[in-house]
Amino acid sequence: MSPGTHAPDAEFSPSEENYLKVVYGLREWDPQKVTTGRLAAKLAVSPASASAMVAKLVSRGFMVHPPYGSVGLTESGRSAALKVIRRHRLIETFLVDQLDYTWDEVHDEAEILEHTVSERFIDRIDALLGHPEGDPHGDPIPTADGDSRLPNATRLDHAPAETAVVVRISDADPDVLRTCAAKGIVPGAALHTRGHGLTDDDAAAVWVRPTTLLDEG
Amino acid sequence: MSPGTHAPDAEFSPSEENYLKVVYGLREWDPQKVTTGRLAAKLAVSPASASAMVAKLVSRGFMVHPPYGSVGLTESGRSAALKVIRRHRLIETFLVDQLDYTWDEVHDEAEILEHTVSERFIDRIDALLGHPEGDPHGDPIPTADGDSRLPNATRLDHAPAETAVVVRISDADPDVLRTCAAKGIVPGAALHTRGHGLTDDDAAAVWVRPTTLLDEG
DNA sequence: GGCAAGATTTAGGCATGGCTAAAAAAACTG
DNA sequence: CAGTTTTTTTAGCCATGCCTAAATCTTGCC
Repeated sequence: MSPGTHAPDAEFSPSEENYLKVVYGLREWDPQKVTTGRLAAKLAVSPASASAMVAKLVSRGFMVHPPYGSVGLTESGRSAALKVIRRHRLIETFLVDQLDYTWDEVHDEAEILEHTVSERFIDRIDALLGHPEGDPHGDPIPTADGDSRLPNATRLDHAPAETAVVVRISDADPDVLRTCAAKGIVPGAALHTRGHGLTDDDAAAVWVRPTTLLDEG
Repeated sequence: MSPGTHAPDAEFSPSEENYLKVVYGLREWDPQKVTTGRLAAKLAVSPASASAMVAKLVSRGFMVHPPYGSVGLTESGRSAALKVIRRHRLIETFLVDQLDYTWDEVHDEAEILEHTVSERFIDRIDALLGHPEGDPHGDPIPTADGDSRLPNATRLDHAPAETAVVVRISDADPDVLRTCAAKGIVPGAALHTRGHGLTDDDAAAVWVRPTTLLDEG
């Protein structure tokens, strides 16, 4: 972005924040090795660009990257990523709760605002919403002090049979969001791991976690 | 800014929007010629940078710049500037009304968000606030279709004696904002043009408009 | 009219964050 | 273990938006 467009108290450029967020996300959602190539694909940049940015964040102490190994986050990198994710999820919750966005509309807006709002803004939103624990997609909102509140999510098509689970859907693809919604599969819904009526493709985009982890709080 | 940080539906970069906004603002607040040098001072950039950006916006049909004359806006430039100002003032109003910002805290945040929120966001905020006509600084909020709702503001120290006026204070300087607030001079307050108890310096930063123009609506 | 002051442009750079194409290095695989 | 494939880096380049320093041009005043 143009310098001066992101939050005044920002420690990272929007680009840097996206790399941190995506590394965190890939390690959460996906057991495969996080290569710079996969980062590049996820961020829609060239491998060379991803490689350069990872090198920069490694040199500043936020990432680790063993030669030909998986890109990872240091403690400070993880904490920075969680801050971005917290902003993203609070903003999404705010858009749905206060501004009547539908939950498939929030992603693009949050993707931008997560880099441009101040700490104060986020704190006020958090208070206004009553310190919510989850966002409209069923994802937990990290706390201000860096607790991830992370559940053990698994893909619906990989979950053990006949388990009671709670739905969580990646917010990246509005089409999947709508297909699922049409079948009553919405974030937070209870579900059994068989007989949900989704195609294999769609089921692969739906993630679930055991009901016991977050849903009695 | 980094590309990709501003609103997805944006026609202008944040920088470009700031130039448009400042040209509009200088022509509104200040009778002097708008030179690239004064633009540069206002935007805290070098004259060379301002000159280059003005040339770019002239070439794209949003500004006019007669040689050694005053920089001005074309119809489309004016309309673009009003959109930015509308976003700025709605965001400020939102921050004060909904997020409990004090009116001297809103400027920096609005200065960034005005370039990063979508049309949808602004429309929803506008509705949430009940389509307000003025912002917390006493400035009118342009309508979505480009009506400026502009009052005839004058500097307090230049206003005719003993006139009933309504206060309007530039949001650029928090110190002035606080000095004035301490004396009961806040945006929208009624005031007479004598006996207000401000120093000449502070009075020069306070602008007023006749009570009849906007305040019975 | 001449000249200083102000306004503007030119020239040459810098940083960020992208790009392509090609080289190099490591890791699988038969 | 040798070859193929994948991963990563290098080299050279582009655009934006900013910088300084040095012209150059116009205006306005005496």
